Amino acid sequence: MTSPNISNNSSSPSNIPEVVIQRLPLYVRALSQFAISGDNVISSEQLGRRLQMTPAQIRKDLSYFGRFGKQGRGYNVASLETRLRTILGLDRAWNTTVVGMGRLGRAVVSYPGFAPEGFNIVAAFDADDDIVGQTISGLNVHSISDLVKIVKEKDIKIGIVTVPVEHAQEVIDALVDAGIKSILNYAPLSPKVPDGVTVRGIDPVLSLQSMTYYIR
Amino acid sequence: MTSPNISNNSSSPSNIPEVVIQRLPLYVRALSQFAISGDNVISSEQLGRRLQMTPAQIRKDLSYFGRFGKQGRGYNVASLETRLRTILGLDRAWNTTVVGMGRLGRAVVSYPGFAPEGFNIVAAFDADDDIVGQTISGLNVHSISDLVKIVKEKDIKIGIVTVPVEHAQEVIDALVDAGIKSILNYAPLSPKVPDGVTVRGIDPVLSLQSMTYYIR
DNA sequence: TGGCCTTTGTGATACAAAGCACACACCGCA
DNA sequence: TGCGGTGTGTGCTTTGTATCACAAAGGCCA
Repeated sequence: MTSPNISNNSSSPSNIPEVVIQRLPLYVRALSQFAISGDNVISSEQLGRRLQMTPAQIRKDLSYFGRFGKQGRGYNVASLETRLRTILGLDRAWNTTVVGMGRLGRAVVSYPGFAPEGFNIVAAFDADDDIVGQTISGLNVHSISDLVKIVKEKDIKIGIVTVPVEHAQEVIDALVDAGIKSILNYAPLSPKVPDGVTVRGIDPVLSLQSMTYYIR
Repeated sequence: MTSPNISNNSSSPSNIPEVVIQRLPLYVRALSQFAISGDNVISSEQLGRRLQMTPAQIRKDLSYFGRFGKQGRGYNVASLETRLRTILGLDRAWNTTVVGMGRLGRAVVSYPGFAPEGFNIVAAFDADDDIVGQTISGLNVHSISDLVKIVKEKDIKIGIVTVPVEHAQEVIDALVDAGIKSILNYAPLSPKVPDGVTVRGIDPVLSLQSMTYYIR
């Protein structure tokens, strides 16, 4: 494993290092910012300054996927962004579901940052009968027993887990059984998933707990 | 940099790899779970199974800090947890502040997961005069112009940034100027911070964007 | 007490990622 | 059309991290 909270059990579609894949979205984001500020061409050095990394690393990373730049000039901002989006599968929208409609789940479904990036939350689930049936942020909350049916119906490929830690593994198992391939896990555990399923953890407490080491 | 969204500009208090420090909170968490289930002694193999990592890595990590186990037996759960907490600086509470009282900031201050781990949010800030003066989750919202004063007054060492991306760098600069040493950044950028300040980013969209690569 | 079983702690090794440095490509201009 | 300046792409080196594998330590029981 490369880093805590991150695991990729994918039977890797290639031999490209996972760290590299994780940096690509950073490049995409920076490129779209540069595009907005009207830059047409950019060098690895400028990108590196923006992202706090070395130009060499950026060039190396990109070279895994092809030759996108022009010597003596740099990269075309718009076309590099497009190429990277295609590589990452961001040239399309993804249906997503949130399981666990407690405080955290509500915050997630009402977070306005997912949809503009093509991650559409199209279903919500909860185990609690008092919550099932409610409409939250325009989503009808379903019972977890309907998970498989609705995931298939709506062609959902990404699951976001916001249930209490004691139910997280079983919910993740259910998502995997339903055919979900990518899971964003907010629960504080390192879940077991089969090969071919990718999990990323979001865990602010872990981040805080490792930073305190450096305060002195 | 080891992984996106993570940077440590600390003039390292030692030569212990950053990845190792990031795994220690995982061990602490697992140990406290084992303690709750009544286990007194645990082997690196059991810990590894729980955390989805190899026993050798756990032993290596721990060996950076001392000899905590007994051959043929394993580790004493309670005492290893205590030792690791001390190493990480988790044997005390930390005053923390949240800057940016929009939707996300409100979710953060009302999240019940920080206090039990010793991270007490003792102040909230916002730039908007309509929000300054309000009380949110029991916190009086201050103007950002009072940042330095209140950070000193309340001995705050950790800052959580939940402002819109276009103000994030300036807010982070202000936190650094105020003496903050650790920053948890929810804004989608890679901020610049001086040596001695640690930043961790929380960015669910980045996580999603790198997972889509593996869906096929 | 001695012998067997278990599991640690750690050098040595293998693997992975980052950075260097330069040949080569391309641009612009005279 | 040739030359100077710039910045890519990449083989090679360095640095960093994970894993292996085994000697030594401790527990337990006959």
